[in-house]
Amino acid sequence: MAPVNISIPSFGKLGLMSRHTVIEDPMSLQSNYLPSEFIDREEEEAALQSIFSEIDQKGPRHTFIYGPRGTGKTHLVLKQLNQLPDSVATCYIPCHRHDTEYKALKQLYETVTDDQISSGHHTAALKREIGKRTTEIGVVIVLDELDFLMLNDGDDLLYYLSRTNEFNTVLISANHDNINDCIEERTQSSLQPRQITFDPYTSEELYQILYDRVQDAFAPQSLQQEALTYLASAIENPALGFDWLRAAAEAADSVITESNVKETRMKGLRHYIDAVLNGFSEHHRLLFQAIKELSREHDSSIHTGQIYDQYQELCQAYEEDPLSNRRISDLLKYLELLDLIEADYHYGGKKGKTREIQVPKL
DNA sequence: CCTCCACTGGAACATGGGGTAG
DNA sequence: CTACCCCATGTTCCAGTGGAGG
Repeated sequence: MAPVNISIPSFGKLGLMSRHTVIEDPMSLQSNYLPSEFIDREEEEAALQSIFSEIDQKGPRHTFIYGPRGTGKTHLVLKQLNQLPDSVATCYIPCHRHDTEYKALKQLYETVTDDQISSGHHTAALKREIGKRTTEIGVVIVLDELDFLMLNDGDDLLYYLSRTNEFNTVLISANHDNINDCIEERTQSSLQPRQITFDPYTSEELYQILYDRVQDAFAPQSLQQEALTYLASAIENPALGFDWLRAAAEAADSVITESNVKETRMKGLRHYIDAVLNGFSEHHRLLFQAIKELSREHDSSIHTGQIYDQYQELCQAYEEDPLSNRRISDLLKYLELLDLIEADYHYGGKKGKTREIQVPKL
């Protein structure tokens, strides 16, 4: 990628060596940190604002947001949720952790009733209880990472939510640019969402995003401009950039240099992947490790069978009982939705029916 | 044209967590 | 306590896939 030329203030010359560490305020480098200003998202923000301003007026609103991972979808929606009046109840559901109708309904139930429940209830009973509490109150339900829900019984939930009048929904996906690809016709006809698309950031925008966070997080003059320029051109997802910056800061003496950044790529990546896989099972992690090891050994792409063999070896090493290959096939789908791997599906050919899998550069 | 590769992905089932009702 | 229901996670079984090589 060509070097980036941006006319924003640089960090100037290296500051005097100081004794304190580079990181002053680590909070603003957390990926869940909500900045007050967003870079180049004016249109999307205005579109969301206009939809949210109509809530409670003329029936329910449904919105579908598509954009690759790391384009600010979740952050912008959360910001808008915070600005809604208190009369509107909100429920944010990250579907990669709540990937069935029951789990999502449980979250919704706990939000509207302020009551914890365990498993074992009928979904119909939950819906009845939820319905009782939400008459005439507007509720905004955000289903983030919708694709994980759609792997299971998400359609039933969407159908239910679109059929009653109390629910406004915001559906967020990083993998389907058209929601009709993954919902049934009955749901299509009652949902009819408005769509907002988030485009990937350019390197210039990524630079600006990182720059803003660095201002809050790091001591003054503790980062060379070339280091940040390099970083911004090497990533697509700001979240990876934050983890990478943290790794670089830990490796630096008092000023982060370009070589600090280059040397800490693997460490930053590891932090990022750990965060993405946090909350998933040990088997998800072992499976991903198996794929990483194979992709290091083989230049060409790798296939499901090889991966399963490698996974079984890892299980033996860690004294875990391996899951069946049928199950692993499903877990692979999860890793794919998380954009940790890329898969090409082959339904025939010399190699038979399989998936060709690669680890993207990230 | 036929066969075969090496899985995919749907469906039924098992087990273990929990629930309510009588 | 018993009977019977639900959901989560995972296994077992198996039909189906479509291009390359014979």
